[in-house]
Amino acid sequence: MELPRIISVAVVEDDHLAREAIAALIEGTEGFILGGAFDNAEDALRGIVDSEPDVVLMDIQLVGMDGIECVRRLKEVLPHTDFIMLTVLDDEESVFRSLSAGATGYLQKDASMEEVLHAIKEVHEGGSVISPGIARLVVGSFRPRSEPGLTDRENEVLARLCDGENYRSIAERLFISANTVKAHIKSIYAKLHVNTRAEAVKLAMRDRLV
Amino acid sequence: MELPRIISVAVVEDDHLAREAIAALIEGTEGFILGGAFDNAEDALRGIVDSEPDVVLMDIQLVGMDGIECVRRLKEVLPHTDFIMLTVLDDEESVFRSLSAGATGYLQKDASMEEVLHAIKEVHEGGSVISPGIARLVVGSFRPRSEPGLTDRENEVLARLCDGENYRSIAERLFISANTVKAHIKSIYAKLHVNTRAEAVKLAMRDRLV
DNA sequence: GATGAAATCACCCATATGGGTAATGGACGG
DNA sequence: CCGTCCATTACCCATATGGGTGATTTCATC
Repeated sequence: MELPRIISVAVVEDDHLAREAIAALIEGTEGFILGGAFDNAEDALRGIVDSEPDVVLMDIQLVGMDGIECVRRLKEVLPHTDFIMLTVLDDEESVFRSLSAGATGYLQKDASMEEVLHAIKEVHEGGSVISPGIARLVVGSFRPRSEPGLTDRENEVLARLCDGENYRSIAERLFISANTVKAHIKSIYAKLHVNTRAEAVKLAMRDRLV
Repeated sequence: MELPRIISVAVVEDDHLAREAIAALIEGTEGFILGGAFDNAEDALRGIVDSEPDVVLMDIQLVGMDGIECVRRLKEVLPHTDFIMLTVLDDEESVFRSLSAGATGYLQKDASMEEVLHAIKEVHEGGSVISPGIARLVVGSFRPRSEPGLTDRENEVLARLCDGENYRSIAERLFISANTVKAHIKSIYAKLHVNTRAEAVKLAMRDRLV
């Protein structure tokens, strides 16, 4: 069951000392092999496509192309390679852009060597590892935003609106007249401070009202 | 800096053995105190509101109200209490509903005692801990779905559509005629297989096309 | 040099939408 | 008992929208 396969790991990090430290860690640990070390995204793009490592540790702040864009491009050609961001950045922007780009792990730079190695293993086994502080941002994005105080009926109508149904269709489904549907929609618009369906749907999706 | 404050932990778990094991773990570990143990959501609702523990370990599968709904209700009255789901369920539905309900941690039942204690600490310090397999689902939800092959121009128009702009407004912003905007929108609808703005916006938001 | 995709624009037409205004009955709380 | 909120319905009207059809230009690729 447990095949202790050797994991090939590449590292992209512009700081010389940090890069060497990680490289040494990888090389000095059984079960891991260094699949490349780069100090900029451009070189990494070329080198990593060739070496096809299992896992890539990627810094975000690089001179030239940043690590996130680098992940985005590499993930396109190497969909089976896993990327772990290893960075000091902990703002929502960096985190969400990284995950959208295809990162499956996100570690803060203060992670211990053990944590880094553990993360590599987990990610390679199909898991995902995110530093607790970062994970809080991620789970927070799942919480519904402030309730706009829609009534039950209005929520029903809003849900139908998001499915692209028109007055008549909604009316039939809820067994009320199209005029009533219209009245509810007007009320919804007022509460959401919008005046078109598109905006209402956007808000509903963004704030997970449906 | 480091005040080793005692963390009060409650546990909601219908399995007798599991509940007692966790309770014993909490009581037997320095720095933790048991703030209640319940075998169903209804009792937990009453008991936890009174005892106001720092962290709650919550099972999902309970007889009667499930753990997710229990978290949703408790989080309303105890917004500062942290909830960690501790469950065998690993489907997307359970995970996303839990996070929406207000859980900040999600551990699979096979987590070790050390992992549970560590998760409690991290969550209590403002972090979030998610089992790697579960986290993969979560980060996966940030990846854009299959590209519908929209052209650059079409993506620009789609973005404006999501902001609730009409033909004229989009036309002015992109320095083209309203008729052209209309043509682009028709093309977008065809590619997304929709025929209203609401549906287009819904898809764009869901699949993170914008 | 042909072919095709993209972007641009125009016109017609039926229907949908958003905004304004007004009214009625039920439920609930003070 | 009164006020308020909610759900319900109706009507008018200007504009927006979606669907159909057709055309031109540019540009890259074969």
